[in-house]
Amino acid sequence: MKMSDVAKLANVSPATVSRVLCHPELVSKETKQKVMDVINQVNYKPHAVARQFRTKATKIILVVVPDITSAFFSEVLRGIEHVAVSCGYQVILGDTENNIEREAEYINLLFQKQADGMILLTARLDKYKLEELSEQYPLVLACEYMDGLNVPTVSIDNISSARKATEHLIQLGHTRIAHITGPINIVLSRDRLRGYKQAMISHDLEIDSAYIQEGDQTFDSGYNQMLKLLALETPPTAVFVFNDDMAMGVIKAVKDCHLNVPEDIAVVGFDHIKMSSIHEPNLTTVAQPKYEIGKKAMELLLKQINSEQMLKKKIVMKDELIIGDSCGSKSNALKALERI
Amino acid sequence: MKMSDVAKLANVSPATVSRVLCHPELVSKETKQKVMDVINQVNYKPHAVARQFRTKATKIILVVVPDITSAFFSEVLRGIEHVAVSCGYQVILGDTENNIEREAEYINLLFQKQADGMILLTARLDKYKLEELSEQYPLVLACEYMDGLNVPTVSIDNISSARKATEHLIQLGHTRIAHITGPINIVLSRDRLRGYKQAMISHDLEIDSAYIQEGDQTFDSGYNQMLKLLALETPPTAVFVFNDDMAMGVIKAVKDCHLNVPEDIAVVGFDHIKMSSIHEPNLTTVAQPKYEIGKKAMELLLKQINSEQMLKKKIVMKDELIIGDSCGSKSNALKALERI
DNA sequence: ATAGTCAGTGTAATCGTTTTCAGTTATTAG
DNA sequence: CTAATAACTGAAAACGATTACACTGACTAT
Repeated sequence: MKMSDVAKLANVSPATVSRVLCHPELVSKETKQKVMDVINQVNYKPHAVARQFRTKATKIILVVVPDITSAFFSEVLRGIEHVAVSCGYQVILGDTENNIEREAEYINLLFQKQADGMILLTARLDKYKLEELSEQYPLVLACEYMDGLNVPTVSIDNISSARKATEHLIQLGHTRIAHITGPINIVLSRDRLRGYKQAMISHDLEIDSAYIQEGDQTFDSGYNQMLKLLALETPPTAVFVFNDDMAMGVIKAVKDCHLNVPEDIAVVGFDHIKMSSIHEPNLTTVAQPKYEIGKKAMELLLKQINSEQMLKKKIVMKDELIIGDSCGSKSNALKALERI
Repeated sequence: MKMSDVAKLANVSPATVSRVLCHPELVSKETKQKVMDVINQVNYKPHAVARQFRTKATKIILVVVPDITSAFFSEVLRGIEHVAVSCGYQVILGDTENNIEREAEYINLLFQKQADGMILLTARLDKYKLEELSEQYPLVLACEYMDGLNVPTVSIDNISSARKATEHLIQLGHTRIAHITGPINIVLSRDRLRGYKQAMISHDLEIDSAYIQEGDQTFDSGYNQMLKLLALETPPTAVFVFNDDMAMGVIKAVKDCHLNVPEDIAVVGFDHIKMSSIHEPNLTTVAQPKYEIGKKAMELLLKQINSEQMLKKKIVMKDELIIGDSCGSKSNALKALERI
């Protein structure tokens, strides 16, 4: 059943049927009624691909995620999807499973005009390529970002967030503060490391390179790196961890060494995933407005697709340090420091 | 840059260019080389929508999920996506956010030929409609299912899994076993309830209706319903819970009442999400092969799309009872029972 | 009365591929 | 040498919608 069939049944031209569906204000009331009756009667649905072909707009956007099973990204994704659907867009999911090559594969969909735009929740690609891409197609980077990259981006200020998190530990009296980073090849990890260092330096605390360990975002890596830190001659009394998953691994390691959080070791995480407030002890963590980041990213993308003016190309969302039970009090800190 | 442009540059007809890309075996080696050179030189990418339009196949499938942020579904989704991409398909994500109307909206994409097939991870729709749909379009139901529905389905045997889980508690010596169900309007909840009842009856245990409470899949509902159970004059000593999220809520409630898991209350969850083995205590839970369910569902869908013969329309995957620390031992059970 | 405007409709071109059909040349068999 | 076959290529139609343009008739302003 196609448009011309409907047209015949309604005794009008295909153009009129099309107008009824796309520009109803151009059609007389009676004709509209006549056409709609036929449409309902035969249950006609316009052929999406034919329409896309003719109009050169797919009403599809592509979202590239490094890991769809992550509690963090799935929340961002939901924000994107929600806005997308409410604006008549569909979302193609591109899970790279943390694989750089698959990132490039998905970008092909843009070249092939399969999607009207793309949101990247991961950016391991070449900076120059990304900028070039952004000139050709609507593109938004969210969560991850790149230094000095001229591409619309929405994220939090990771450096300052990390600084705040570290300073929270410093204010509790800790001086031996370690940091377990994310994979150091992603900017996010480097920035959080930078924030950590800034906080340490500005409070005249020594940065012991043994106190900086690189993880890979997983619970297990948090666990393993924490065991390393605890094996040091002078172990830290506090750890700032790249994300909540790893932070939970850290706490597990502490417990397995017959130590306690927060009494012996204070832990700060990052992301504020749902689990962080269910976990015992509740994580002290930096909350990212995940859903809002997704929403904002989609809105930014829509502006580009509709070639509207953008006021700002870099949106910095507000974060918030959520105080849980994983850091304890000042006296905890002091006692812990005295022990060794 | 379109195919005809490439054709001109290579001094061949558009048909030949098309053949180079789609049926290279039909083209002479030299021509192929000549065309490929031009394609690479001008970086030509075929227009996906035009191709879809012409071939009547979008190479897109639609996955409808009730909640993308759920640890369970996102894992299934990954299984689907993995197979899909490796077979050249893209996945449109349809998050219904547990909203029945949105389920129907997504189905429209099939009518509009936006996708070649659909996998439903939720099935709240009318049974008759689903069967009708399944006759018209490639369709697979996964995880959720329906009694006597003639639609290809992949899932575990929820009744027997629930029975096994309950029997585990019975074998530990528990007799006062409660069950916190999922939303009772979904079959999954009803089936797990049925399995629970079967186990109780076949071991001559009384089913106290006060011991059956309905939750809504969330951590909080687990928490709240458990508080209710604990407030009973004769509270249960063991609870079988609809899913892991809720089970963690249950454990939180137990702790907040100054009781212990598993010493005072044994808890069994369902799904074996990642958190369940990180949680303290580790959850005893029924593991669903999430990734494999997704994989299998996609394979089943592909068979339909390619109109291959299917041996079985109902695939039942193997589950496994994972023993954690949330149920304790026989002596725990007996002591707990004696207390009241 | 005439020209101009406007609402409503139809005709036909168009989007970029794929594929059928027919045609050409080269090769082989008889 | 002829006919049949094979290997390759090109011309043109087709997929189903949207829209520019042209047209008609009704109405308005002069």
